[in-house]
Amino acid sequence: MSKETSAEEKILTAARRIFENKGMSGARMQEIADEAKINKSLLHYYYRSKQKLFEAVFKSAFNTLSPQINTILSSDKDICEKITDFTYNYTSFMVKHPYLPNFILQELNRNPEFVTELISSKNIPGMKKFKNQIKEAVKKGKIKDISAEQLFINILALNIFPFIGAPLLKGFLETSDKEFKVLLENRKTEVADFIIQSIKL
Amino acid sequence: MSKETSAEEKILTAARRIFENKGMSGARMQEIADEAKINKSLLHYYYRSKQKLFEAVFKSAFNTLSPQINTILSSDKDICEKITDFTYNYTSFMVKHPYLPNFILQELNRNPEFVTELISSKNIPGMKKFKNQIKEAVKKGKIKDISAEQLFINILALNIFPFIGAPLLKGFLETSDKEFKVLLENRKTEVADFIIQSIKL
DNA sequence: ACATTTGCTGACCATTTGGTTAAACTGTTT
DNA sequence: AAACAGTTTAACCAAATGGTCAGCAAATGT
Repeated sequence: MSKETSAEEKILTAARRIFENKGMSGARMQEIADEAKINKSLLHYYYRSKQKLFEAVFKSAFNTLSPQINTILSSDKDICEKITDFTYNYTSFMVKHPYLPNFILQELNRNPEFVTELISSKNIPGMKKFKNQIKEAVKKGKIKDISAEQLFINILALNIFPFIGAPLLKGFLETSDKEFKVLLENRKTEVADFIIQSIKL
Repeated sequence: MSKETSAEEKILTAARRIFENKGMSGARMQEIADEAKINKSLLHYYYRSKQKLFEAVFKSAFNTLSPQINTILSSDKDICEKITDFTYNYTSFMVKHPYLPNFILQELNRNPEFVTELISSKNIPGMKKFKNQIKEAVKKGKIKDISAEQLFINILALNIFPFIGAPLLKGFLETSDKEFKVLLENRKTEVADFIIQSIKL
């Protein structure tokens, strides 16, 4: 915002804002330029094309989301503590960036090959460790028998969906934005309880 | 597909297909015309504009999804049976229409006022009945104390998210399309178990 | 058989949009 | 102060895109 921020940075910030709520095809280069308060040509000066600019934004967004998900797979914490922590941290973070999950999943659905590209380039930990952790916990009788995959899906679903489905949920629940925020606030702890309740013996 | 299907119908089918995986702004009228194998002008003959055509597709899609969600709110079944049925029916249906949830939520996020419009026009049952059902069940000691809103969010999250998040999940889980389909198949019953496990005393 | 409505198409148009280019401006080096 | 490199802008451009329109074709009515 200040005069000090470089043009390149201003562009990225503006592009983030526009792409995140209009998507790749809905965004206009002119609109991004206006948002950044610079000339449209400057966009092409720093990023050669719309596609390139978009990729910069997308990768940056994905690299914000994916480390959080990775903590589930790679942290050494106890499974229950892991769930509690993730739920709290993820929801806290997403309340501040509510468009992020929608943006990422949207473009991922439109362009599924992105995933393989991004996941193979970044060091995604893989399921092995998490699978072992669940298998161990089941064997030791700490939790009920559940597949690591399904548990993983459930954890993500319960945490991510409220942000993607917000407009739908607000409609069906007949809640105002404020009331919905309260619901989200409560989920920071309730979701973990819900999951743990379901897997503990 | 056959010669018998009217042009109007062919257009709607083609538009559905294109809009569902490119979104409003990503779809091209020419592309829809090609898909329907008719002249582009005919699109404007039956539907005056891209916007109108899109709205026809969107409403049709929303009217496919919303009755399913309504069953949670309005059916008279026992809460557990309701969850079991919904989980099975919804997932079965979505496996055949995997783009639907993503399409609807995408456009709803871009255009949140759609919800109020659609929900007020259609007879959405409202939360009252469901809230009472939960309150009753809690009082009778059938289930643990949980807010109807949170339970509702959780049910939708666990059922809808796997379809919206499919590319992301496939990436992290390192599963092929086939393996992922198996996971979805298992969810038809496992999700209900998961939820019920979590709310029962 | 003729007229009239209805369905359908090719050619065309105005605007939008991503992208280019040459020139101007700014700060730094010589 | 002149030369130079990096940054920014206005003016343009070609292609794409949503939309129109006059007319053809095929039913439908009389």
